[in-house]
Amino acid sequence: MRISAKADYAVRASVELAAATDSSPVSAEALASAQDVPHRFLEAILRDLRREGIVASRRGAGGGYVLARAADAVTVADVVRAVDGPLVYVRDQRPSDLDYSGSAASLLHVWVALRANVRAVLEQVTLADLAGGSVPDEVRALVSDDEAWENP
Amino acid sequence: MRISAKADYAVRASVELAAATDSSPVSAEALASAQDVPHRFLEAILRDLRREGIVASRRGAGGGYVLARAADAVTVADVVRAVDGPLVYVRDQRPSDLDYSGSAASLLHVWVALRANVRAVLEQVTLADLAGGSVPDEVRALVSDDEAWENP
DNA sequence: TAGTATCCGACTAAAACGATAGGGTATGTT
DNA sequence: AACATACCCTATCGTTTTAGTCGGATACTA
Repeated sequence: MRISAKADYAVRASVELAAATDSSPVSAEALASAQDVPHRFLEAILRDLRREGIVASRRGAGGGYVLARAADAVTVADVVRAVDGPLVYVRDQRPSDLDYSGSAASLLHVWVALRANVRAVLEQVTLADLAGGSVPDEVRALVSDDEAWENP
Repeated sequence: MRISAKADYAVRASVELAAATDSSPVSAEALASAQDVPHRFLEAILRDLRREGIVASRRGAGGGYVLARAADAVTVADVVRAVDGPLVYVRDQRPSDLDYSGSAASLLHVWVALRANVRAVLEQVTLADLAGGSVPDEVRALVSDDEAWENP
C-alpha cells in the first residue's frame, strides 16, 4: 500500500495552486521549485491533472496553471485518482470484481472496508483545507492519537 | 494503493490454515489448490510467513504448514506486513519520515490519518474471524454502507 | 518577432511484480 | 536401507511499473 511519488507530487502542486490566492497562473517551473520536485516530471503530472479537469492551463508568456474548480471542491482523492487511477485495488482488480471461494470468502469484506476507510480520509480533505494549514475534525481526531505516529 | 497478489495469496493461505481445525499440517500443494494459487509461488510466500513467525512448518512425508500462533492472535495486518513490509508508505518512506515544507505541510497529517484508518481495519480482523466467515462489528459497519461497494 | 511557457510523444534505467526451475535436505513409510 | 514425500534455498526470467528525461512543436504575450 504505497503512495507513489507521482501522487505525492500531484497533491503538493495542487495545494500550492490552492494557496496562490491571486488567481494569476503559476508556472510549472515555479511550482517545481516551491515544492522541490523535478520540473520536467511535474510538467507531465500537470498534464494529467489538466486532462482530468483538476487544473486549467494557459500557454505562452505569463501562462501557467490554475485550479479548474474552487479549492474546497477538490479533494485529495480527486487528485490521486487523476494521476494513479483507482484508490484501492487488489491484484489489479477493484474489490467488487474479486471472486473468493472457500474459507476466504469474507476476505472480500475486508478489502471493501479497507477502501471505505481510505476514502473516509482522502475524500474528506480538500485542497482548501491543506492550503489553510488545517484538516477536517474527523481527520484531526485520527492523527491526535499518539499511536498513529508510531511505526510498528 | 494496491494490495499485491502476494499479500492476497498470503492471507488466503493463512485463513485456509486457520480453517483447518485438525492441527495436522497442510501441504503447500493442498493450500495452493484450495485457493487456486500457483504452487511454487505459494511455497515462496509460505517461507516468508515462516520467517516472520506466522506459520510453522514440518518437513517430510505428512509434513506441511500450521499456524504458529492461535488464529485469533494473528491479524490480516500481521500477514500483509510479513510479505510486503510496512502497510502504508509514501515514496518509499514511512509517513513519519517525510519532510514537507511550505503550503503542503499539513499533507503529512493526511498520510498519517490514512495509515491510521488502514490499520483500523487490517489490525482488527483476525484469521479466526475470517475462518469463521465473519468480521468484527466495526468492519461490518463499514461494508454495510452501500456506498462502500460502489466504484466511483 | 522574440521570448516565454505549455504540450506531445518517445525514450530510458532501474526496480518491482509474478512467477518458475533445479537441486538440496529432512522426515516418514515400507 | 530404500523410497516417496514435502519443505528449503538460490537463482533466474519476462513483463510491467516507476520515476524521470529529451527534443521539439505549439500557443500566447509584449
